Amino acid sequence: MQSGLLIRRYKRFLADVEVEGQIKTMHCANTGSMLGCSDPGSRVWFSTSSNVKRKYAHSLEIVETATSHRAYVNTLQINRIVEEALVSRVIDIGADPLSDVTREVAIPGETGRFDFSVDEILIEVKSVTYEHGGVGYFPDAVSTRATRHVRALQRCREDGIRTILLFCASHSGVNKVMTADRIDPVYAAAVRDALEQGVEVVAFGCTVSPQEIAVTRSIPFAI
DNA sequence: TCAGAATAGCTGGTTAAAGA
DNA sequence: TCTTTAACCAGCTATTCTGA
Repeated sequence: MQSGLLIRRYKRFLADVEVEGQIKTMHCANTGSMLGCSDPGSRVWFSTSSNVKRKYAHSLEIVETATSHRAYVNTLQINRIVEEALVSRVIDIGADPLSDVTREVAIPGETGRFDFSVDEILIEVKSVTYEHGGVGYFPDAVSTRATRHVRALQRCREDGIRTILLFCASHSGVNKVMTADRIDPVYAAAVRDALEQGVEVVAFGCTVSPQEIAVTRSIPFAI
């Protein structure tokens, strides 16, 4: 990875980064608001793709926050990191260790997809990058889609399917995860309802550096 | 069977249209 | 006139489909 200084993030998918005196426009694979992770002047790290079909060869990967922590903001890669952790059992959900991990499984009876199915357990992964006081909050903006996912997990649970909402705190300063009630009270209420109906909610923390991004530990989740 | 093309999904800001 | 709702858009990846 190379590093630079974030000039601005705009149009949701794009970011301008100053690298050795030049401004490079790169893809930012994070459709969230990136609250606290998109401050102009922040030190960032980016990767370079060999895919010649891409309009922008570089992808924004890591942002150094105002609290000197690092947040991994490439949400497209988060699921890959989680998959590695599931396979290596760093994330141990009690599933059959020999079972296959299936990505992007259709939500039974409706449109949309869950991130993983492992041993008939449905898992939806949410990336947590907004940190305050050591607590990671999700979501960082009102998200009707995230709420829909939680409700879908709850419906599947009511149908007898084991379901897990998995928060992956891709921010080195996060030691605990909570729902952001003040940002999206509807989502927070949906998570509380889902918990009461038996949806499991777990959280995991990551090591974030330009050399390695990996799920390393279980951390508490609190309502 | 393989390669290439097409499509779905991700998310929230913006804009246009519809309804109160 | 104001509020709400729906459609569209952005770039990329994974999956599915089609044709050779």
